[in-house]
Amino acid sequence: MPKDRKDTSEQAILDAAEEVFLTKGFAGARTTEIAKLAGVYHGMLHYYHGTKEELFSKVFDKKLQLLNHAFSFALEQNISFIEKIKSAIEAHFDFLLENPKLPLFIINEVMANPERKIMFKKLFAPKIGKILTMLEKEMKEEIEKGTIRNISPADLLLHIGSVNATSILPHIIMSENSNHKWNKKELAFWQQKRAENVEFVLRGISP
Amino acid sequence: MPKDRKDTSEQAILDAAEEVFLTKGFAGARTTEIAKLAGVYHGMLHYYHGTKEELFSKVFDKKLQLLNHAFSFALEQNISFIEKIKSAIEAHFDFLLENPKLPLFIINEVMANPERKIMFKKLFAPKIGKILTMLEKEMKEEIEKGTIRNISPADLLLHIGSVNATSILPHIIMSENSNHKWNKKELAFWQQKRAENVEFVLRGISP
DNA sequence: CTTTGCATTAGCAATTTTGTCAAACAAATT
DNA sequence: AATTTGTTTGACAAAATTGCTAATGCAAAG
Repeated sequence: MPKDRKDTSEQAILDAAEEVFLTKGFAGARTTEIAKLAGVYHGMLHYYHGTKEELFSKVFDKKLQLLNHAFSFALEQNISFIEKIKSAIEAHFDFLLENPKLPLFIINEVMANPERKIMFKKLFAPKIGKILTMLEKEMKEEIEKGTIRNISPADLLLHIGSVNATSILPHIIMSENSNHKWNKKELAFWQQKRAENVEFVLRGISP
Repeated sequence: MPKDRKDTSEQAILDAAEEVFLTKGFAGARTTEIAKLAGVYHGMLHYYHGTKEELFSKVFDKKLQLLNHAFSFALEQNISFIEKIKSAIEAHFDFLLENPKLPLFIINEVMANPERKIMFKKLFAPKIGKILTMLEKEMKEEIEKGTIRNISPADLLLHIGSVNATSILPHIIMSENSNHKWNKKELAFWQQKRAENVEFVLRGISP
């Protein structure tokens, strides 16, 4: 069995599909472009991965899993609430920096396709529910103690997500080359942004 | 000249195009769907508006103008800085509630098309530049006075935009019917959200 | 060294989507 | 009423995109 040949083609197509789908979305992606990027004849694409829809699903499911795991916050350490929030913000920020295209990709594709919307709900509704009830309890105590102001867990979570996601957005939108690794100077810039976001959110929930 | 016939068809197509392009984007939109929604034979679409690309441009340009005008903040009233920020947040929030699909639409289409990216930059870079230098001066004073903490105008603006845009996002993503007017209960909900956002941002920049 | 099984090639078929056009039509003007 | 002007119809052409397949190649197993 010529195993390595298959591996390289099948995987190359998957990698190319990920690249193209994440930047252009399902509707904007062309299977020919994916094949070309993978360096294979476009027949191979269907041979290994069936229809465009099926290929897309493989990419989408993978990204949904990634997002799902990323949601397993480091909120279970034995540190103060404020410290927990801080580390959650930082972890989330770092995740976004590693996966800058993910949020828009998921949002767009979920909005575009009712089935995926259902899928998305099923996967995240319970997860978010759990996090919220967990936070609910803990935040009630903190509010009584006076360490934070009166704010709902949902609002807090949304604020964190929004501030982090949007601070990276301008650079995704405006950058020419889609996949480049940050150099030292840029990393320092992002460190600063991250610190600012922590600062902003913590003050935002201060009593 | 049979003016009313033309007016209704030409405009109906434009309206339908707006609806479809804003929900599905350029790549996901179908000219046949637009024509159908407008209630005309699809030949009419090309007769009045040329190619799909040209029709799209009409919609896109209109929305860009809308966004541009919305950027003319109410930051020139003779009130305290904090009050200005508050009213800016509220105005921005209200604008988003009126045009919930606009941000994602612009972001996606600007990212997808290099020419539109250039167009976008040209239109907004100077505008934002002006706002920033204006804020720069004013905020410096406020920071010295001790009414707000040390934060850059760019960060503040981004925070406002992010918190507002993202608080509406979940409802856009999850809603089934795309264009519905808010009922009384929902309006109260949004009022609350808006107040929370004001609270969050103002505390976030507090000294 | 032949067979077997999968991978690859290259072209073609099917479908979808966009764009065009000539003919029919309707209203206003002369 | 005839002409003019612009609109609508309905079909069709062209292009783009996806999906299929028969022939070919290649490497491992028997």
